[in-house]
Amino acid sequence: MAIPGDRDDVLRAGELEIRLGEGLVRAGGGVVTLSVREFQLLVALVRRVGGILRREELYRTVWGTELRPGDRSVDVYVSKLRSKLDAAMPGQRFIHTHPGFGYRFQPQPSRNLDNPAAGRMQTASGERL
Amino acid sequence: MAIPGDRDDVLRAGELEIRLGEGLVRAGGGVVTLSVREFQLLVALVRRVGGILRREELYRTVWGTELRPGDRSVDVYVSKLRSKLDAAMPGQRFIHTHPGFGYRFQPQPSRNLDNPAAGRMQTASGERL
DNA sequence: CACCTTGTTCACGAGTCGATCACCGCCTGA
DNA sequence: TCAGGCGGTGATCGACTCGTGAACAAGGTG
Repeated sequence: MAIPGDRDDVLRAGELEIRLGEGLVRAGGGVVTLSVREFQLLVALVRRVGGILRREELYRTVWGTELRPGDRSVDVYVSKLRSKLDAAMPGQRFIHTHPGFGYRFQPQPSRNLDNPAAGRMQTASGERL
Repeated sequence: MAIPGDRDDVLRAGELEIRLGEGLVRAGGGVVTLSVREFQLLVALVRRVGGILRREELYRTVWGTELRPGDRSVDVYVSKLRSKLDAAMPGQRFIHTHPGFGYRFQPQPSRNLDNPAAGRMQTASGERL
């Protein structure tokens, strides 16, 4: 039973809803406006929730060519994505860096964000799998 | 969800009321006078409230033929529509542009302008206030 | 025919995107 | 503690996308 409008191609991850056909991302009631590249990158990441993707792989998937040494495009777009996702859902962390390996997408169950006593939210150096 | 007395050929979105049979649009007490194309375009957009429609899709729906490369008709009519809607309801934003993807119709919920701490409201990244 | 409305196309300016560079901070190992 | 590798991100710039006023054509009306 197909819902009118063949847009069953919807990815969900945490409170994120990604409509592949439309290029639309909703997050907790709001709409996140992404550029084409940002959207493609997000999709590539979400399709492997929980898994680590190497930059070469991401680049090949999104850009369609081989990543050349020294090309920081992936990093830059990950940064942009993070920025927009954080604007939409402050405090939530979606994209995790694995130094030397790549990136991993994983929505976190909302943690205690407002805990002034434990003020050190520096880096997630404590965050290991 | 047809309320008795309501013909289901009436679309509503926010404070807009679109009577399909009559080609009539009411907004906030007044009547918005649209040309045929403008009306069809509005209907096409409203029928997918919250979703992004690509230009090709809009053109196919409204014009009935395939959009040719370089044809800016959709943009022009979106502009005209915006202009008339804004004249009818100043400040309200209905049609949102998603660069690289298309247009999205969504009436703004209400005007809680300055409430940055409101967590996850409509204030996602791209959504202007 | 003169006039008005509508739809189409053109053209220009403004704004956005994408690729790249540059600089900075963190981490690690010696 | 210092140096080097790695990653985050602001800045820049060319190319492209959009917004929109205006010109033009077609059709309707008196």
